[in-house]
Amino acid sequence: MTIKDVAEHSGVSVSTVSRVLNNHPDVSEAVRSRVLETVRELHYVPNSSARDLVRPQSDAIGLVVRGVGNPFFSSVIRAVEQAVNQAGYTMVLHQIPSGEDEIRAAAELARSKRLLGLILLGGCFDYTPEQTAALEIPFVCCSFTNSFGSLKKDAYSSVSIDDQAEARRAVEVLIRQGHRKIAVLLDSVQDHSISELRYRGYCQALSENGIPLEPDLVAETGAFDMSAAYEGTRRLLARKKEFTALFVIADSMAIAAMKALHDSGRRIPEDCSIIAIDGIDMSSYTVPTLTTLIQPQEAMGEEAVRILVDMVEERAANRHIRMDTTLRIGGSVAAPN
Amino acid sequence: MTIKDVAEHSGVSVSTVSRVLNNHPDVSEAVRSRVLETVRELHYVPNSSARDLVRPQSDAIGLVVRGVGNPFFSSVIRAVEQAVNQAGYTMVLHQIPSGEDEIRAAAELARSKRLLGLILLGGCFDYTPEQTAALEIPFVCCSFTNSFGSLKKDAYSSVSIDDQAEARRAVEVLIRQGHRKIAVLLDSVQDHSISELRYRGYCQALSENGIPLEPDLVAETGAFDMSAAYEGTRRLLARKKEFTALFVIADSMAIAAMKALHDSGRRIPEDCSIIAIDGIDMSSYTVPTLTTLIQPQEAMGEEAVRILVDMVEERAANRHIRMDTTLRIGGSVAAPN
DNA sequence: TTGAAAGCGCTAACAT
DNA sequence: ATGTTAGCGCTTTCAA
Repeated sequence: MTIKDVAEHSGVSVSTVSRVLNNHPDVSEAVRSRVLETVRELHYVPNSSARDLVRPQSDAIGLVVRGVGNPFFSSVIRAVEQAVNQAGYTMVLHQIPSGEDEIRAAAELARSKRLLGLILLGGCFDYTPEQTAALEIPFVCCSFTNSFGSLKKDAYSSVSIDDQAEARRAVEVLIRQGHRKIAVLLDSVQDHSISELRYRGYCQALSENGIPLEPDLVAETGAFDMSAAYEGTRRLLARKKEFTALFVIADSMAIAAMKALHDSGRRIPEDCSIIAIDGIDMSSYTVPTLTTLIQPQEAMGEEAVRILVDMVEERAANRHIRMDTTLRIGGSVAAPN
Repeated sequence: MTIKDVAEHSGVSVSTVSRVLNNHPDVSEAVRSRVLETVRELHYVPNSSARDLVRPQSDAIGLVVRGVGNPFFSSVIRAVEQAVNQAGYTMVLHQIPSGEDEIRAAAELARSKRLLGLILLGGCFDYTPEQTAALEIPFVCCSFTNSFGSLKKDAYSSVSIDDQAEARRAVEVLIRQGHRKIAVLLDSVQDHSISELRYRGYCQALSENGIPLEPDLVAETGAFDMSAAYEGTRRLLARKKEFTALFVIADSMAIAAMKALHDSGRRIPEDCSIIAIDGIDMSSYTVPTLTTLIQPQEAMGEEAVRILVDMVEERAANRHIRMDTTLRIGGSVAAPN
């Protein structure tokens, strides 16, 4: 079932069918409706590969997302889609299968769909110029930046929070409440990623406040999912090392940690305060409400699009934006007993 | 940057480059490495549109998902991806932009990528043969079935729970605990979708147990997101109509409802029991743990793949599978005071 | 207003 | 072992 079949069935040439399908003006009404009728009859659907192949340019912007079920991304994706449409472009969403090279996938997508630009959501923090060379279009890293890589600053754009500074701020909220025995729950202290950056902020806050870093209060989960966070918290508790507050590097992990604390008989915040970073939807609905530093997810998506469109339309050069988080005071933090 | 450029730069023909790129055996080592070197140098990335266009068949199975941020889908997607790989195929994930026709999108994808089969996740409940005619490959509806449509049973496959029966079962759990004043929180009583089916189950349970349906206890949110559920619950409470238990049609909505109940001073389960359907990850981490009927998300994904592969390999005809849920007793249900 | 034909980038016969 | 070439399905000049 190709455009040729449609052409034959309606007794016109393929170019005429193509014109109808693409709403070109100079086709007679009679022919137009005849073709459309045939299309319906034959259930013809154009092959977008063929289309993409031949079209010199598209109006599409790619959004490449790593990590299917990450609740933090949901709102960013929504915002990006809306902003892209608003700007008069089309968004192509591409999910990276677990364990695939996102730059590679992005480059393929870019070439296939003839993308104008790319937004990367949840990529690695350590790209090299070598890797990104395949990307011949402007791209912006959203919600992360290339902290561990060797990319030159003018080679890309980014919109992110300052993970280390925000983590430090979160821990300082606890310290200001009077906490000195503060545990941390994270993926890994050296994952070359968000976890490592936020861990640095934790360390910095402690040291700036004269609190010694206590290895027994550092709980590594080895993963970002909730069950790992739950188990990690259990193990932390099993160490019997006293702490009055817990800083968790992500909301979703914090929710699991709250449950683990509850299940082991600790009340939040009376026995243990808890603070996190992200501001996912779900964190408003915990009991008590999670105290967290909210990343401006909508604004980040919009800003990423703005930067990219500026580059695409050559209205401005690349930029790196640091967004601020907003502290939402929930019920999960109080002064220590 | 095309295969032709690579060919010229390495002094061979395009077919040789193609052979190298596709790991064909009969290429000399010398040529192979020379080509690979050039590929690296030029940062060549193949154009997958051109590839898809020319390949007579692929080994790909499509997973078309409607609704980016639905936490229920996350685990299904993971399971499908794994099962597809296990079966020796490749999964192509495609997210439907909000408000687009999924059948149309699926058909385009199928033709472009030459898919062998399709899995639809979270589609409509009312397809017509007319619509699905464009799909010329086998497809299976996962987590829903065509309850309101006019598709013939032998035209497709499905894997889903019996939404009405399971909803009835959930409400019966409450009734058996002694509840008679049972409210329901849902999207809409007639959305021709999951909400309507589960509402029917609620009505059935009431009527079978001689409990009159009380319109004041039916709370429609008009949406599936948590903030709508929260507000819906507030409005329900504002009616001042007494109830001792609440059935919510989805876990995510139930979590928001729990918060709304808590915020208005009701204890769960002492003042109000709550039960839902789905079994998303997050529902294990609420306090108290949500009592819910867990859909076997992994098994559903696996089964969908099994059915599809059977059809693709012509080992079996289409099938419709009804899965059972598992009641997880959390702390959110108790006898009424 | 319509048709013929070139060509997008690639793979796979078919030659050599 | 390598090169030549014919398409895959579509859009778009260019002619008529």
